[in-house]
Amino acid sequence: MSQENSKTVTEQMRILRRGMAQLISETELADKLDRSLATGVPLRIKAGFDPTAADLHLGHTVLLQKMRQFQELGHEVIFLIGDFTGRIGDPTGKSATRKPLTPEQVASNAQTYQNQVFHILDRARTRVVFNSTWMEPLSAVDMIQLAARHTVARMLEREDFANRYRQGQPIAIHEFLYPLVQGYDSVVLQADVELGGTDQTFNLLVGRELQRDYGQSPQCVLTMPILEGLDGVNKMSKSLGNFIAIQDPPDDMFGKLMSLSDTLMWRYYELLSALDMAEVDGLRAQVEAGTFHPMVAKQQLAEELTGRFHGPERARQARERFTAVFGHKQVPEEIEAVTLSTEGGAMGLATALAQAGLVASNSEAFRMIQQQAVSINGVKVTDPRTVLQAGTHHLLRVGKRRFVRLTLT
RNA sequence: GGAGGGGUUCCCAAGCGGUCAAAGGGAGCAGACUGUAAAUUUGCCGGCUCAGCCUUCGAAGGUUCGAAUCCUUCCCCCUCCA
Repeated sequence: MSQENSKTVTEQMRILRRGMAQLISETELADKLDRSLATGVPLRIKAGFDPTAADLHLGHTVLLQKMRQFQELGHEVIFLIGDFTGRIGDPTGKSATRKPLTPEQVASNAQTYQNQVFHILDRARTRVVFNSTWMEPLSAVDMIQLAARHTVARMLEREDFANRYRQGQPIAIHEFLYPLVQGYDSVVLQADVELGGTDQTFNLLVGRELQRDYGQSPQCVLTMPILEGLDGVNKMSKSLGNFIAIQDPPDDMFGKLMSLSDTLMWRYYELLSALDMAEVDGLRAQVEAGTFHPMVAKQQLAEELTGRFHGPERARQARERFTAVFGHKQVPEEIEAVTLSTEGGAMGLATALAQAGLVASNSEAFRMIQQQAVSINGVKVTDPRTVLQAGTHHLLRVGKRRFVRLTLT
């Protein structure tokens, strides 16, 4: 192989199997790796991204991490931006037809994507492609010929199609084209392996069948589990609010990672950490034996992942600030400053809390005060009717983590 | 086209003329305990000028001293039949 550290097939398989949900099939992949090792030709690893959302969160990086592992083993990673498919709208996991994006949205999201993924992927070893490149030139006749290679019955094997069909929900014809186009991408790219989330299994398998139809050896399909969000139960998603965004500031990212449960921490280690699995297992054994504090293990994870997106220095600082604030009960260094103008020279505390954005409403402010959750300059407030005078400064705190420096004018 | 069952505060789900801002569970938030973990426990969980007031129970009308609860029309969802 072209890379310096040619690992054995067994060793490669060990690394690639880490954290995965399913591999179709083990023997095929071993054969491909074997051949690659013998010929020195790296495998082509394909992973497609639908540019429907611009902001990535850690859930998305599970796949990127796997791609990175392939890269480190010397294989060629193809980062496919589904700008053409994005205009179709993937029905996966949706109970209703998804709205197609405009070309402008797709282009802008694709750009934002690229800015984020190279925190993980090695830019020099990544080939970025857009499937519109080969899909746009296809004629209507070509498209029909592609469609002729699959049957409705096989399409309906897909779980969400089957469900929707059974429940009488509409399935637009173009939605059938999505898996076909995704599969055709594999044909064009001559992919050896395609990666995806478990929700992509069907689409990935269509690629195998199409490749066979076109006389290619079918790609291996490796699926990764869907990462649980901060709550430890639901999948990480923006709409559930249980996510850690790649673009979260270091302190936020570190703090959110520290709020993971101890159980979930090992999941994150497995799916996201760059540490070798043997090291992770060692760490875990120490924690379970009681010789290593789980909090420290979590801090290491938080620092590693924060560092991945913000650099080691800023991650280290985030860890220090975290320890200062929550370990030593200090007030954070950087607190948002808010200036509010009073009407008539004074403002009720509840109103001030609401307007400063510390609580959602005046009513909530009242509740918080009654529950001893509010402090001014470090002193707990007990009177809900406390009034603040204009021309004064206060350090307001609600709960453990919400701070604001308030100036009244 | 026919028959039946539903739409309640973020989600699930009670209520079926006054005691309903509306039971219970979940989620969430806060206090205690902690490691911003888990578990436990306590409280909150529509809004406001907050011991009082205002607006909510698919929508609009109506009956009544009084409606989430009764009537009318409309909209939407589900099941079965054609």
